[in-house]
Amino acid sequence: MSAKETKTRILDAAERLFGRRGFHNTSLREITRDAGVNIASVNYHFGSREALVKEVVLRRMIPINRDRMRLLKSLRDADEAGRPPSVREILGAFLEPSIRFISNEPAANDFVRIMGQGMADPDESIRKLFMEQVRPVFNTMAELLSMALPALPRSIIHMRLHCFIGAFAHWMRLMGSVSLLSGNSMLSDSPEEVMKELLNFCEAGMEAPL
Amino acid sequence: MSAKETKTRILDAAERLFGRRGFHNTSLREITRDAGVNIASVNYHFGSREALVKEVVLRRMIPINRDRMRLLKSLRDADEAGRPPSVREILGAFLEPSIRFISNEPAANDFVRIMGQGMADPDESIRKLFMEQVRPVFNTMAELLSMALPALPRSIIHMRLHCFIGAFAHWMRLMGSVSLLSGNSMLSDSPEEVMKELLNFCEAGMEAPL
DNA sequence: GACATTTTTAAACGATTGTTTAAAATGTTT
DNA sequence: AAACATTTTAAACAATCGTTTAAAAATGTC
Repeated sequence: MSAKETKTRILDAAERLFGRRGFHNTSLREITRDAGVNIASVNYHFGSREALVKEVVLRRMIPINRDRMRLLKSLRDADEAGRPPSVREILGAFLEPSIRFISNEPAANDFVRIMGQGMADPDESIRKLFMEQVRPVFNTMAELLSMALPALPRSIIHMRLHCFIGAFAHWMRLMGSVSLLSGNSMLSDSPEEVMKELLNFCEAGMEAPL
Repeated sequence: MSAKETKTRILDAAERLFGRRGFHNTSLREITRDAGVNIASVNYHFGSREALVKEVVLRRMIPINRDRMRLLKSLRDADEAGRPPSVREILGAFLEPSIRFISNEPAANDFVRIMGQGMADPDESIRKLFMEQVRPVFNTMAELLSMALPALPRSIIHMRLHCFIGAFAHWMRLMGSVSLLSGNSMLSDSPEEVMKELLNFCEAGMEAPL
């Protein structure tokens, strides 16, 4: 078995278990058993458990956030060319790469839950890992939203962006798992439908009067 | 030291540590050291660690949810008397008891973070603990919102309520801690201001066109 | 003040955690 | 084919976990 294949199998098993049981409830022994590799492989290939967590997260987050930044930058370019971005376009630039990931990647459900948990994790090192990835996206969105909604002070924009992030993270947690609140499965709705509804809600919320 | 005082000291220390380090990153040894009691006291007074977790949560959640239900029932009574509730009143009935708790209770910050984490916890037993408490509130809110927004199908109401819950939980997590995204402390805003802004956002989101 | 009950205490329990070790196996290069 | 480098393996490491025990201390009751 090649070194790359071993690493991938560990990453896949870790992603699956982290998504279902959480970061703190998953041991290296479970991961390596699931991956069919020796337990020492983790420290050999990744250095430590913490480094494995980091790589599980970054493997998905980096491409997703790169796509988000690309979309946001194209909105900024369009603005400089005289077409100011709409609130819906700005929020959509955040959502769309996640939805595309969910539709394309077979193991998306597991990482989607990881995404939903990451920013809510009580462990600061984990929260930081996610926040540092999202920060540039967050700031660019705030900047564009300020242009789309010049009447709103920056502090309000920030607060409302947090509402958006919170709603998004909550949906990420719900997707693929049965909702305990309503009893209905949320899986019945396609990612695109969920995104549309999330956009309807948050677009109106963003544009709410003061 | 009386039995009741020992239990309270354990509960207080557990609440403080659970809120700051999370449920899974806090050991009974940390809790009992912080509380100044022997480690065996936990199993003596509570039976198990899990039972302690449950009591930490329920001690606060039960009175808060009772207040929520009271407010919601009074809205329903007003409706039957011919004064249909507004979206803002319904959402406010959920938020107000939390805000009142934050303003009155000195150790509120810790439990507020617990509240924000609870429904996002990867451990199903913990998530269930929170969900079972919130479920009747959630259902009553959905029912009232259906009356306030007769044009919206029930499924959309559910989805938008989840947006609201997500935004709320995210704010609970943020309050009292420095935001890693914007760098600004969110503590500068009073709970009342935060609630007003959360209401502005979610009221508009709830009433958004289809 | 003596007895009975409740509570606290220190110590040990077995289980599990992430990590390390040194040898065996595999792969690569000369 | 021999020498070297990489990877895998089983076993052991020390540390920590929640829980239990049995005796000591504290408290309450008659």
